[in-house]
Amino acid sequence: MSATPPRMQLACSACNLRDLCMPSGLAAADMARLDGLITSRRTVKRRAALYRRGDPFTALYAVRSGIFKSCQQSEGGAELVTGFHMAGEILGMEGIDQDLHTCDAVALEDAEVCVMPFDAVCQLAREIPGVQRQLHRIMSREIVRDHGVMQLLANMRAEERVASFLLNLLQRLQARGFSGSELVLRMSRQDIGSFLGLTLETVSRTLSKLAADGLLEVQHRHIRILDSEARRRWQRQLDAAT
Amino acid sequence: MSATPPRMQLACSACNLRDLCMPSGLAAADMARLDGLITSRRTVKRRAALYRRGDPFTALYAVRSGIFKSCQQSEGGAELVTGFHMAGEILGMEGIDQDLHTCDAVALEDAEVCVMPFDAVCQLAREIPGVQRQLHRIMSREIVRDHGVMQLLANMRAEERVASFLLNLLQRLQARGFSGSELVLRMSRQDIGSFLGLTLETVSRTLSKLAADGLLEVQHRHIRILDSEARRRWQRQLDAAT
DNA sequence: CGCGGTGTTGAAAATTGTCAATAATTGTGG
DNA sequence: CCACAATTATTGACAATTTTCAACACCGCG
Repeated sequence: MSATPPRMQLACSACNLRDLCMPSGLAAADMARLDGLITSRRTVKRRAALYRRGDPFTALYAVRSGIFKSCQQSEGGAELVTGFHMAGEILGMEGIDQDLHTCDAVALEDAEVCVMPFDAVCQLAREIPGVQRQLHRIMSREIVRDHGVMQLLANMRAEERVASFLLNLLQRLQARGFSGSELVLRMSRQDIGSFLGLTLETVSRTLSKLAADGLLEVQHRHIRILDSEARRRWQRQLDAAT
Repeated sequence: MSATPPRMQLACSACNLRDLCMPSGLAAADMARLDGLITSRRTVKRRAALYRRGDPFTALYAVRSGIFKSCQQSEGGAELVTGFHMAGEILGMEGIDQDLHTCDAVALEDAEVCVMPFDAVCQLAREIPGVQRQLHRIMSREIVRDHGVMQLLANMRAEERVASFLLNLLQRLQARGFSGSELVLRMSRQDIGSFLGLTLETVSRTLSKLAADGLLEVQHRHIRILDSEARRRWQRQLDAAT
């Protein structure tokens, strides 16, 4: 028998991700009322899907650990990765419109999510303006993020895309307490290429070139940024593009 | 003195766009309660902005007439068009997250919008589940639309992009009672190119090629689809991509 | 220790962008 | 209503970037 009852472990107010996740920005009293929202967690094994295109939409999911990719199939069997999602980020909002998920969410490593039944989310949003506001913010932020990806796909060359991608990952990892200059990619070159609108060969070549230029150290999936000057230059580029 | 008081003219329940716009899917009683939401309309002259990046976010806007583009500036002064918006579509959702608009909304022809003060929208959403649901749907649909654009930018070649773009416009025009095979482009080649991640020259060349292949008739900004077989083929492509 | 998946690299081909010249159209003011 | 200026669009030649196809290397794991 554990010291805390199982339900306590699901409380948002006690979660170390609370400032990055659903309850971010909520007053203490509102946050307490969120604690009833999450009634279950779900573990997802590497390469398994949290949901697939066509699955009925019933809940939003908050990533608790692990990384996911969202991807759509296109006609030729080619897959488009529309995003990568790490701890504290919310998945599943594309499903609200049609009550069906329109893409797959696949774990890139063993992962766990908090299940937020959407009916309960809506109920809370009606009762607690702070929750309503936060839900709107999360959806709006997803729209803004997508616009950033469009900017990347429409206007940047391969090298800029890869650099922006790496800096974006580093920034998000740093917000989660990891290094801001070093990371282990959890996704394949294929996945990166699909997300960036490039072939896997171009991604590989671009990483090699950045390494040859002395800006990165690349060892398989372990990346380290070496030149902080270049980093700042890229960062400006990324900021301007967002 | 007009037969109907001015306020009546702003009623969603009496609007011919109601099935495409905010009230779509609402029960009659709920729709009646929406009628108090819109307290003003705003006209926007061609080339003028409904809002600009950095403007405080206060309202969502429903396009009543005319066409808008949304666009972001990037570092080099280059502009990225993130979407085109026609009657019944909702603008401004990117502003919710930060309480600031993150892009410009510019009228491509003289236009009019219904102003939906966001506080009032939120209030209604708390009181009327149908309105809440519709608001969520509209935001979700924007996310799904953005994923479709990412698909286009990441995986399609110039000819496919242009064809998808034209078919998408035709589909939306048809839903509004216009021809499904003929249209007048309200945006420049530059705007189309920016949206599709192509140069204006490539857009122009691609239209010329499609015309030379006998699939389109292109006269300046007037386009007509000739080959319905090709149309169906493209349509499948577009559907698969979305 | 070999095998499958993953990543790297090269060379040639395809696509798109760039630069430049010209044409057509639209808007404006006389 | 016409003519001119400004904007917008078309087209060509060439260059740059990225993809494609192919060969090979590396890693982790049974």
